[in-house]
Amino acid sequence: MGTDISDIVVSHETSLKDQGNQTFSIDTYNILYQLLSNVRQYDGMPLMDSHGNVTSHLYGIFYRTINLLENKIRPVYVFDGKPSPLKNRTISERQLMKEKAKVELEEAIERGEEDLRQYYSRINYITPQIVNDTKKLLDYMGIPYVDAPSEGEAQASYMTRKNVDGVISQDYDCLLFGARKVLRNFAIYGRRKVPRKNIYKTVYPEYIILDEVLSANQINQDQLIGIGILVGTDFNEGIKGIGAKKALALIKKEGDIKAVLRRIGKDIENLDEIIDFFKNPPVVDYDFRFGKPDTDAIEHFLCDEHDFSRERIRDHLESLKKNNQASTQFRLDSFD
DNA sequence: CCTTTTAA
DNA sequence: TTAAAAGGG
Repeated sequence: MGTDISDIVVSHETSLKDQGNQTFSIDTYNILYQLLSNVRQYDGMPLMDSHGNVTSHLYGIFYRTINLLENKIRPVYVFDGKPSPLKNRTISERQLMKEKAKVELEEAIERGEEDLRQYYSRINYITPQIVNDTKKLLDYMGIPYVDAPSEGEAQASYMTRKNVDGVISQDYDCLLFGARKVLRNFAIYGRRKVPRKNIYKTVYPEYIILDEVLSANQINQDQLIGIGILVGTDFNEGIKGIGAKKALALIKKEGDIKAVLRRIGKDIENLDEIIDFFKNPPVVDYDFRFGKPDTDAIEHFLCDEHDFSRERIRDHLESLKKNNQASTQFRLDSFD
């Protein structure tokens, strides 16, 4: 997923607290996939209410949002819109992976394997209902969100040029879309599963400043986009055998991606369109505002409709009320 | 993933 | 008091 340019990215360890008093746009689909694949029971099934609706995402969004607010971070959730046709290959590839995972799951069940989490976790669908539930919860919590015309990452990145301080996302693509600052690993509990294995390692929240990445590597934004494309993005496959470091060296030597491709005698389909998509993606201007949380509505939605524990939710509603106050205040301060 | 409970 | 395990919906 995304583009792997981690080897040339300069990142700084941080904490939620250190990033307080800022507003961040959130690549919501990125978070939703994370939640759907990780918030699971021991047998691998997601959390579900008594009607069989998946609730893992509601659980995650509720608690994570409150964590952010408690650390004085103001989140603005950004949802994906219509994917670009450039992404078709990636989308069908992911579909294929899920079909494969389904078959492997069936086989594991037949073998009588107990821990099915690694199989289930690869079969996640963000359904319209999941999106609508998430938006409903955010509305009740008084947290703003925006529907991107196309890529959520692009919209969230664009917002860092306007009225937010950074993007919360795991994907480096945000840097190609020009995000001034990217925040990764913004989970409170830095436990991350090593892919395919049942091992957890600790990861720490980190931030990346685009200008620093550019100056440290002595490149410009166009060259960074070129490096991303050489390595591979959601919109193209990338050149086999070229990782971030090799791409960086080539781009610096040849000047730009077209010269690099001429030199190595390779071609990238739709190159001009892809470059243009990173530089001028479809985005909208959006004035967000924080509202007062409707605690009754949250309680009804989570507890009555989706079987959350009333006691636990009530405990956290107090914190939400208190900490969203600060966000509401921020709006008054900055616009009046 | 995040919180709560339990074991150390 | 802290870390690991279990539970959550």
